[in-house]
Amino acid sequence: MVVARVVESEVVRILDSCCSTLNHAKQVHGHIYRNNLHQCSYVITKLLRLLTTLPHLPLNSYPLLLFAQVHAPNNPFLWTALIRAYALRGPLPEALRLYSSMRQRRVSPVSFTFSALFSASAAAKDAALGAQLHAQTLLLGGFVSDLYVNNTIIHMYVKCGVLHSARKVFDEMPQRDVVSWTGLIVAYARRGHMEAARDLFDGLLVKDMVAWTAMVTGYAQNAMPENALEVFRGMVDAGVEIDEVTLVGVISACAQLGASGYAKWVRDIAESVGFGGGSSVLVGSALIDMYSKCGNVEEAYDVFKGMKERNVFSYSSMIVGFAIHGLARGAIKLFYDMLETEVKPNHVTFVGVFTACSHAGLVDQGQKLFATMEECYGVAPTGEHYACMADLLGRAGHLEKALRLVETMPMEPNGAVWGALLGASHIHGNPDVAEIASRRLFELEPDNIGNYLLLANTYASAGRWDGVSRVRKLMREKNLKKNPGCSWVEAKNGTIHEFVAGDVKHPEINEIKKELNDLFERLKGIGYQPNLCSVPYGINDEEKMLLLMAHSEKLALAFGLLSTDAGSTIKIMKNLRICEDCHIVMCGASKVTGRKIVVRDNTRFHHFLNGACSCSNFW
DNA sequence: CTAGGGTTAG
Repeated sequence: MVVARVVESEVVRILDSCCSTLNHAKQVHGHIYRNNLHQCSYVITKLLRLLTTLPHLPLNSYPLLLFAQVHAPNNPFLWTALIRAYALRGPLPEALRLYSSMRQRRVSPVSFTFSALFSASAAAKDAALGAQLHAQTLLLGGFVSDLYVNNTIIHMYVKCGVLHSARKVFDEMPQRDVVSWTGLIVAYARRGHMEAARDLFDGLLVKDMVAWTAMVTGYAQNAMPENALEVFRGMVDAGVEIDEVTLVGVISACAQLGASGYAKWVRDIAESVGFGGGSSVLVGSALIDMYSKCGNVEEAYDVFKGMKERNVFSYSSMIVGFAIHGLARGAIKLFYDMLETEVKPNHVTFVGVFTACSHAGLVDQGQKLFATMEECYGVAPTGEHYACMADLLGRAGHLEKALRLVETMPMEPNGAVWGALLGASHIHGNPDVAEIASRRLFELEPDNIGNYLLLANTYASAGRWDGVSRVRKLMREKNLKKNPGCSWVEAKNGTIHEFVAGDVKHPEINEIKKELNDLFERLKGIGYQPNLCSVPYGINDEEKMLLLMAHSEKLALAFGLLSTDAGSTIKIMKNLRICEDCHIVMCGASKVTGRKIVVRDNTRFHHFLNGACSCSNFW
C-alpha cells in the first residue's frame, strides 16, 4: 500500500503539470481518482501516450517510465507504450534499445509494438532498419498472418520507396483489406505508375474514402489533373464522403488546369461540405495556391485574409503567389508580417521571397536575407536557395558575381543552379558564361532541349555562328526535337481552347487570322515593329514574319479577343516562356483594345494593362 | 491502433 500511495501522488503531481496544456490530461487525472491503483498499468500506458503529444516534456525526466520498468516488467502493453513514446518522439535508438530489453526479458511483443517501430522507420525513411525489423517479425512467426502488422509493413516500405518489398508483403499476406490495397495503390502512384494503381483500384470491391482519395491525389501528383477530376466525379457519384484531404487533391488538380471555371466549381464544393478556406488551413492553403495559379492573385489574397488559422503553408503559398505575379513588395511585406506571428518560415518560404526579389530586381534585399537566413531564422540555405541567388544576381546583370557564387557554393551545383546562370547569360548576351554553364548542364541534363536552345540563341545574338552550328550539330546527334509552343485561352463560356504554333485546325481559324491582322494594323499605328530576333535564324525576313505571326500565344490572344466580352480580362496560358515579340504585342494589344490580358508562361504571370506589363519587361 | 495530405526553382 505504501508503494501504491507513492505512485499515486507521483501520477497526480505530474498530471497536474500537464493539465493546463491538454484536456486529455484532465481525463486521465479523473480516471486515476475514480479507479484505484489496480489499474496502474493502464494509467501509465495512457500517460505515455499523452507524453508523446507533449514535446516540451523530456521523456527521460519522467519518473513513471522508471516505475513501469520496475513494477510491471512483464506487461507488454507498457513496454509497447514506452517504445512507442520513443519511436514517435525520438531518439529512435532508445526505442530500439527498449525493444531488445523487452525481448531479453522474454516479454512477447504485440502487434502494437511493431506498428510503433515500423512507423518510426517509415518516418525516418530508414529502409534498412525497416527491413531488419521485418525480418525479426518473420522470425517470431506469430505475426506472419497478422493483417494489422502486415499493413504497417506495407506502409513502411511505401514510405521508404521500396516498392517491390511492399508488393511482396501484399502478395504473401493471407488476407487483405482495403487498407492493404490502398497502401499498394499509393506505392504505385508514388512511382508514377498510375495505370498499375488504376488496375488495383478497379479491382477493389469495397472502396472507401481513403482509397478514392489516394487515386485523386495520385493523379494530381503525377500531373494528370483531368484524370484526378474524373475519379473525383466518380467518387461523388458513388456517394462517398469527402474530407479535407480529398479536397486538397482536387484543388491541386484544378490549380494545374489553371482555369477559373474549375476554381469556382471546386471552391463551391469545398464550402458545401464544410471545409471552406476559412475553416480548414489545409483547404485554405490549397485554395491560395490554386487561385494564384489560375491568375487570380486577388482572390488568393482574399482566401488568405479570410483564414481563421494560418500556418507555414498558408504564408509560403501566398508569398509564392505574390512572387509569380511580380508583386515583390507584397511578398516581402507578407514575409515580415509572418515574422511577427508564431509561424516560422521554412525553406520554401525563402524560395518564395528570393523569387520575388529576383523578378523585381531587388538584389540588395535578397542578398541580405540570404546572408542572414540561417542565423536569424534557422533555415540553412540549400541548393534551391543558391539557384535563386544565382538567378537574382545573374538576372540583374551581375554575371561574374553569380558565377563566383556558384563556383564557391558549399554543395555540388545542380541543374537549377547552372540553368539560372545560363538563363541570365542569355538575357545579358554573355556567351562565355553561357558556355561554362551549359558545359555542366549538358552533363547533368543531356536531354533538356531548352539548354541547347538557350546556348544557341546566346551565340546567335553575339554573332558567334560557329558556336551556333556546333550546338545544332549536337542537337542533331542527340536527336533532340523542339517542343512545340502551345497556348490555351478561356472563352466566355469557360471552355478552354488550345493552339499550337502555326495552328490551322481551329474551326474559327479564318476569323482568328483576320482578327490578328486587324490587331497588327492597329499596333503598327502606335509604332509596333516585329522583333525578328524571336524566331530562328537562317531564314529570310518574310518567312520570319509568318512564323512570328503564328505563335501560339498570338492565336490564343486573337481568339480571346473574339470570344470574350469587351471589358473582360483575357487569360492565356503557355507551356513555354513567352517570346519577346509576343510580349511586345501583348503590351500593345492591352493598349489598343483597352483589355486586361493575363498570360501565364512556364515560370510566372504577366499582367498586361494599358500598354505595360507587371513584369516591367524584366523576366 | 494500420491506408490518402498542401507550398518551391532555371
